[in-house]
Amino acid sequence: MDSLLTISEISRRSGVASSALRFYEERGLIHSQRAGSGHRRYPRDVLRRIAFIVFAQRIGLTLEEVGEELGRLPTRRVPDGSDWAEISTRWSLRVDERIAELQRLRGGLTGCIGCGCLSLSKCELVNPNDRARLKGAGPYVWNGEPRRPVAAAATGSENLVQMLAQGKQPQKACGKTDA
Amino acid sequence: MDSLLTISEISRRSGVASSALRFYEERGLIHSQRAGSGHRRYPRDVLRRIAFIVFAQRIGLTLEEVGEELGRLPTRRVPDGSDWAEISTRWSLRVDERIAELQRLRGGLTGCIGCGCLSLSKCELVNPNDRARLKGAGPYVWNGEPRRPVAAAATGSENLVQMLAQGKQPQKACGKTDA
DNA sequence: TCTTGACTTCAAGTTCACTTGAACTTGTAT
DNA sequence: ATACAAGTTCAAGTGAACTTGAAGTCAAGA
Repeated sequence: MDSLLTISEISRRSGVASSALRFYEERGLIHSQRAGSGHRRYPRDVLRRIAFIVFAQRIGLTLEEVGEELGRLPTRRVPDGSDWAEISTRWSLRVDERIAELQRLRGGLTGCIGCGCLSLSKCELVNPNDRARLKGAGPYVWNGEPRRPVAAAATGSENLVQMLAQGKQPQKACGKTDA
Repeated sequence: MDSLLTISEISRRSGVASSALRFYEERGLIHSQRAGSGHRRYPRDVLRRIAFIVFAQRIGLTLEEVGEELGRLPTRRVPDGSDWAEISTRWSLRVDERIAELQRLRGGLTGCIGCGCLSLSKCELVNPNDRARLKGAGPYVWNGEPRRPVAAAATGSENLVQMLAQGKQPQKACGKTDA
């Protein structure tokens, strides 16, 4: 009893739509065997993979990133607890980073913008993440953090986006320079 | 000396591309006067609004939400420190919520998925946020959290997406039920 | 006068993570 | 035999947040 599951079974159990499952397969995130009819048949362990995908999206990874992570799993055998635990650890670190950034942002919010001193040259915020990696259009949100210097312009002196990118901290109180 | 600024001045100082500034204006997030030539002229306090928009995006609000928040600002006078402080306070609360959710997710990650017990009916995760609000296609990310039950399917019994939605906590250790 | 550069509008393109629809085949129940 | 659900592929649509490109206007300098 290998007990392979149909796509609608998997969909019901995981809560992920069939169309999404096909999409994930197309993207190489999950795999299926085929019945003689051409219909998909999934081994049970695919549920774990799907759970991980759903989970990863909630913590803010893109499907491409999820694919990279899942690519580190063994392909010759069914991944076991320690395989998954390894990924979990890595993701935990990312969640920690994001939490830290949000805490910094909150600090800037109440302590800097909130107080009225958004002088852009006096008041500085957030974190030093690797920005300026992507190009082109699109939304680009990662963990609620834009993937690229939000509508980036300018390559001269200091401005808000650059400060958000470089992760400076608010300096002392403030002096209400700009409006 | 009212000192109105051109769009490229604003772009340089804020780090936001001119095209994005026009887009924000079209969306009603910022406003401009026009010079005789038809060119945009911005009063200085628009920089503060832009900073807020950039900031809000980093904490994960959509432009529509930003618009609602900015809509609460006084329109008859230039918003002052206390006006901004009020918004800041509200946003702080949202940031706190998101931090709390990420902490829950991290707990589920190491304690639940990581340990190997993703049995879907034994192991449950995350938070009780208002899901199932949007319909249709698209990415839908809010704070790195999907705006809708990630590719939602199923309306029957328990599944992962529903649990992520209902915010149950992992039960004790685990019993490795599903693969 | 001519060019250059900064600006304008408007339409269409881009990414991501899917969904939706059309057209067709298979499996199961009556 | 016939209906109907459930599966298949493939192309095109969707929303967010912009960008890019085309085509034109306007002001200043050589």
